[in-house]
Amino acid sequence: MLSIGEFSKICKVSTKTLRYYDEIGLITPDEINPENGYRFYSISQLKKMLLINRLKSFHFSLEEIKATLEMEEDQSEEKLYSALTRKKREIQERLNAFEYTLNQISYDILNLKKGKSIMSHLDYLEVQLVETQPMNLLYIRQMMSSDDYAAGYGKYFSRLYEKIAAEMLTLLGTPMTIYHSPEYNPAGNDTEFAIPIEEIIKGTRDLPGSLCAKTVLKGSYSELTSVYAKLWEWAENEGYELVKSPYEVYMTDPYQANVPEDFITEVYFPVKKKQQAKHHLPKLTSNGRHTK
Amino acid sequence: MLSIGEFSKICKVSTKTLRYYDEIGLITPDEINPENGYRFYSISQLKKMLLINRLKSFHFSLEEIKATLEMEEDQSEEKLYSALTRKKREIQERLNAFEYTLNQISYDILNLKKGKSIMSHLDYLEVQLVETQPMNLLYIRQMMSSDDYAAGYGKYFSRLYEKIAAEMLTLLGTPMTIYHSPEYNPAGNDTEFAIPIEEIIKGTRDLPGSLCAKTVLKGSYSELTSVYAKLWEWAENEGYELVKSPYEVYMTDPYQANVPEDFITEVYFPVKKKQQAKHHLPKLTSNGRHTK
DNA sequence: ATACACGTTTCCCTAAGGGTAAAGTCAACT
DNA sequence: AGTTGACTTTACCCTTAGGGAAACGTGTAT
Repeated sequence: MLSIGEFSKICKVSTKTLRYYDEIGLITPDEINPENGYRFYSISQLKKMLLINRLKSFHFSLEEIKATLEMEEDQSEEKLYSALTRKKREIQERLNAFEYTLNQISYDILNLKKGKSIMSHLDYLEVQLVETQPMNLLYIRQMMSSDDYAAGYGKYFSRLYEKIAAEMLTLLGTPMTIYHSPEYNPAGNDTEFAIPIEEIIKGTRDLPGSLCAKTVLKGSYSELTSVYAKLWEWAENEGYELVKSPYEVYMTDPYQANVPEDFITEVYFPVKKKQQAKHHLPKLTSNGRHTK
Repeated sequence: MLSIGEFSKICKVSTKTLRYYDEIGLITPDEINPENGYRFYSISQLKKMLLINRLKSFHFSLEEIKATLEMEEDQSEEKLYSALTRKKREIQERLNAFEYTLNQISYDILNLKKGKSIMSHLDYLEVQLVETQPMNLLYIRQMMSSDDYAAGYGKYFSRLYEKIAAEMLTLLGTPMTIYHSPEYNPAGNDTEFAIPIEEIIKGTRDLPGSLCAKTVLKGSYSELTSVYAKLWEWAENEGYELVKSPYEVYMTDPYQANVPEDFITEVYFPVKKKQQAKHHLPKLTSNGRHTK
């Protein structure tokens, strides 16, 4: 039998880690001396520990490793095989995400070299005041976490398109997303995917026309938050107040223009004129809020 | 001014996060009502918050973001530029590491498909008992954390080679590493980089010959821990005891054979015959340890 | 006036251990 | 037999970037 120090040395794992693994039940010493609590590992546990190390180097979580190794002998091969294939896909995705990030960073570095400030695209956005026409929307309303927006867009819009095709409905515009959540919540936001059509049927609703602040964004969706900031700033300066839920209209189909630089998105924010005069100095009101 | 909820909605950041950022001083609200503690953010803080979001998407830690943004206006551009370039390199490295991991996983998956168990390479390792000759070593002894082994090998061996070249010493073998730490410690291990030479000068020492268990590893260094496990197992079975520090001899120069499959490494572990008979049943000794 | 949306603080939780302390054990050397 | 030094044990606090919930105070619309 091997003491914890010996075992640690052979496997290149700290004793601290071994005690932790014992605690979570990932690998428990073959024997524990009942008198002094000393841990003793058997030679045959070396192999298991080395496998754990290997899976750890593949970015498995300890939880996953435990689940993978806890099987009976006969199932363990298959289990391991499927776990490895799954993890491989996962790593591939993370790799892709890193590549995307690298592109973004390079883009920003390039802009900085040219002397443009990093958030300068914000300054180029223009806001107009428009009066929108009422529309009839075929919609799906859903709680969406920000992680699965990418997947969600595809899923829900194609579901809507399918229905339009199946029931021979009349398309009247490009797809749009309406954001109903009053506050941002990473766990999920109340989101409506919609497409304007002619027929008033079950599953459609009316989007009333209204006065809106509108901005057109050309480029990657990752800049969308900037647009909202810009709209808000504009409203504040011009003495408007934002009412109801904003929405985005996707003028270009992501499947059609597949380079993000060509995406065109219109952002609408329903507004109304504020009561207060607009340019007096900030001062505290009775409720302790500033007004400008 | 914007309430925390409004600010949260515009920037797509949860109120929880905003309070946390306030706490760590990353972005503190422009005003806090002294009566009720309500936070109010100014429109101009939107831009800062969006920049923070962007840097976060580049995998900057909040600490790094804070450091980058804390500068005065005039320095901030340069600071940002250098931070971005640094982070880009970092991401590139992580990307490379992922690619390497992908290769490893694919290799294991392939083996599993062929019906080989994932740790089967362990079974193919052969251990011999050899008597080594004493050597005279030019050495550097250093605490090394496992992270910088890769960099350290290059650094210390080239330092040794430089000395050999500068002082016209006589090479007598390939480079080797001796592990002195009795226990594995991720923070750093007592490691000796050495090259056998003829001349006995300052900076050399004697490595006495001894009885050693020896295994030859063909392949990537990542399998080295397996070799140690194997050696230990062998010693246990054959009734030997491991004494003193093990060492590795790199038969192939990593610069020479640049595909890891071709690396050849010899691992030596000084041993001596145990006193006890070797095959009696395990039983508790007075100190509570098992002996086999 | 009341309901309800919004705000506040405080405490506990995450994954995978690292660091340190206080105390108990073991083997070896006087 | 005592001491030293190496080894082991448990226990407690720390790390990132917040999420969740509780308990409570506040703002606003009906």
